[in-house]
Amino acid sequence: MKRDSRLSSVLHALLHMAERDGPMTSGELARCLHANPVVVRRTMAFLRKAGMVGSTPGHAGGWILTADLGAISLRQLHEALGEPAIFAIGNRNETPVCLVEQSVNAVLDTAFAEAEALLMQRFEHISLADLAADFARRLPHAAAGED
Amino acid sequence: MKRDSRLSSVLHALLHMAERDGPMTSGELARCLHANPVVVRRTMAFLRKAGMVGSTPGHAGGWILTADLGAISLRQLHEALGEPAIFAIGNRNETPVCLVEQSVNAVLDTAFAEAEALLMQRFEHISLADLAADFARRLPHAAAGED
DNA sequence: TTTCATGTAACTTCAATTATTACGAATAAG
DNA sequence: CTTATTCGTAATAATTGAAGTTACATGAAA
Repeated sequence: MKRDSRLSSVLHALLHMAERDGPMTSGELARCLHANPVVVRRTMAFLRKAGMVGSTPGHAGGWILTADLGAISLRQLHEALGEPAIFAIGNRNETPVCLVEQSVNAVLDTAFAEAEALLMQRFEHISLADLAADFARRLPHAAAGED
Repeated sequence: MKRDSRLSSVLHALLHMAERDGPMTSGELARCLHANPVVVRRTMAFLRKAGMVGSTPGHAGGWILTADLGAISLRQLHEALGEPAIFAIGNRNETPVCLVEQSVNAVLDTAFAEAEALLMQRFEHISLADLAADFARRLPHAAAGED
C-alpha cells in the first residue's frame, strides 16, 4: 500500500514558507519537497480552504501563510486534509452479520480508537511554532540551509 | 490505499475453528469470511509457521488449532503475520538531508511511535480467549449461529 | 500583450492486499 | 490402485487511493 505523506509534505512546505518573506511558487515548494508542482497545488488547496494559506496567480504570485505558526496544530492540518485514514489495518467487513465477526470488530475497533485518540491528542498540542523551534535547535548557527 | 484485513480475518477464522471439533477446510473458512480459499491458505500459512495452527491435506483434511486460545494474543498474531505497517500515514522521505524535514520527521515519528506502543500494549493483553468470551456474551442463548 | 503562476481535469504510475486460475503433491476412501 | 479431496504455491489480474504527468484555461502583473 502507498502511504499518505501529505501531512508530512505540508508541514515541510509551511515551515519553508515561514522562513520566506514573499510568496513561494508551487515549483519552488515542489523542489523543496522533491515533488510535483501540480501535486503541491492540489495538496495546498486543502489548506487554503481551511484559511491557513493564500495563493495568488500571475507574476510574483505563489503561496503565503495567512495564519500564525502558533495557531496551526498538526491536528488542524490533519483535519484540513480531510482526516484521511490513519491506519493501514482494518476490519474485513464493517457491518458483519456473524456474531463472531462482530466480536472481532468490536475489540479491534476499541484498540484502534484508543491509539487514534492518543495520536490526535498529541497532534492537538503540537503547533507549527513547535516545529520551527525544533528546527532552530537543529541549526548549528549556520546559514539557513535549504534542501 | 487498500487496508490490510488479515488480522481481522485470522481472528474470525480462529474463533470459528475453536468452535469446531474436527479440522475446517480452506473452503469452509473462506465461506465464513466471504473470502477466497487460496487467500485463506496463504494467510493461515503465516500462523502455521508460528505454530498456532496445523494443516493436513487430503480427505478429511483442513486446519486445526494447535495452541490454547488463552495462549494466543493479538500481538502474537500481528507478529506472526509479519508485523505489517500499522499506519497509512507516513513521512514523505525517511532519510532527508533538509533540516526542516528532519524536524518534521522527528516530531511525526515520535507521535506515531507512541500511538503504536499503546496499540501494541493493548494487543499484548487481548487473547483469543478474551474474544471467545466476548462472543459468548453476545450469544442470546440461541444455537451457535454461523455466518 | 506577453509572461508567469495558479486551477483543474484527465490520465498514468505505483504499491500492497485481495481475488482468481492452474496445477502439483499428499492423504484417505473405495 | 484409482479416485476424490484438500493443501501448497506460482502466476496473473483486480482493486484502491495517493502521487506523478500532461494539457489547457484563468488571472495578474510587467
